Amino acid sequence: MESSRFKTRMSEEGLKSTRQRAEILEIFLNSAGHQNLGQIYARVAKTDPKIGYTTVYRTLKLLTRLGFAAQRKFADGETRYEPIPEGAHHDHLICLRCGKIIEFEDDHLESLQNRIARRHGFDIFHHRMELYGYCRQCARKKSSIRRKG
Amino acid sequence: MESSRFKTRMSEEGLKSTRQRAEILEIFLNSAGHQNLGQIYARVAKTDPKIGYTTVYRTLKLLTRLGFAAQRKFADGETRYEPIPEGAHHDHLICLRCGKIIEFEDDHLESLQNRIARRHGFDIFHHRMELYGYCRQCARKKSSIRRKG
DNA sequence: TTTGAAATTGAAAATCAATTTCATTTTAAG
DNA sequence: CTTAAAATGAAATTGATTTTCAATTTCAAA
Ligand SMILES: [Mn+2]
Ligand SMILES: [Mn+2]
Ligand SMILES: [Zn+2]
Ligand SMILES: [Zn+2]
Repeated sequence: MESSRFKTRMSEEGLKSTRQRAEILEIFLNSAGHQNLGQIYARVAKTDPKIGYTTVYRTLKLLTRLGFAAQRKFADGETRYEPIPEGAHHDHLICLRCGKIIEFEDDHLESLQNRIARRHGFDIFHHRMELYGYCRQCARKKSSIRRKG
Repeated sequence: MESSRFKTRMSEEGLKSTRQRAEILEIFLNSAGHQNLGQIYARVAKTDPKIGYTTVYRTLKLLTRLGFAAQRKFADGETRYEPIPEGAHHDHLICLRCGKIIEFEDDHLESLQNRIARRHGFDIFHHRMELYGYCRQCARKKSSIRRKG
């Protein structure tokens, strides 16, 4: 379970396990990804209204540092968080009309990135790759609007 | 010249040409890319201390809207601007140690992005692709440090 | 268990870049 | 020219993020 891995990592770092951290992790892992702090806090507050916004903020920051969460800042400027399964990685397709966020992994893309980096003498640690456009549904609506008007 | 293209675009949009806008564009185009507002303002103020920070802010926003500039927000969170030659596009390699920013273009990457998008039914308008790691010089330093200690 | 140093919490305050306000000045069409 | 609309610049506001600090909780050691 993630919660025990979290406890282990915390004690490794000399951090303490608290009811608040456990609840926040629990709620975070059982929610959809790509939520902003306000949305995460709202869920937490619904379960335990005593937990402060600041604690949610600090816990998400901690989860990010320990690799349980990823902070994302897409082009709309909002800061979102999503749970990250151990060692996993993915990139994003983002719909500019309805806001839908699709995740993808592509080995060719990863190796092409490494090739590009090597060509420039870079040693790559991580990357960010986001594709912005219209999702299938929105592209369909858009073109039907064009046909009519 | 870019400045006449700028005037044309401004009048097309019902905007007025001003000394301030002309000076800011001139300075912006003749500086290195990837500068933040403070840096751009500092240069502008050196030439004409009467021009306000707000005007530089608004002009960069305008240049971005009209396609003369691109606003970039890399992972360090700073907002930077760079001049964009008409219709051009490039992506970035960013050194996590010295901050160096290298630009690259790669047709395979562009077409692979389109293939990935199509696979998910997306119609892509633009994208963001940043590779983070150590540049040649910094990677070299890092490994020599490792050898010694 | 008890103890107590260190860590955590949460409300409030501070920070700080981005944006807006508004009185004044400038532009450019007629 | 005249004049309405746009632009300017200093100051104020906004809003998300981060820090502060007094009170509370955790947990290792006694
Ligand atoms: Mn994701
Ligand atoms: Mn660039
Ligand atoms: Zn959509
Ligand atoms: Zn470097």
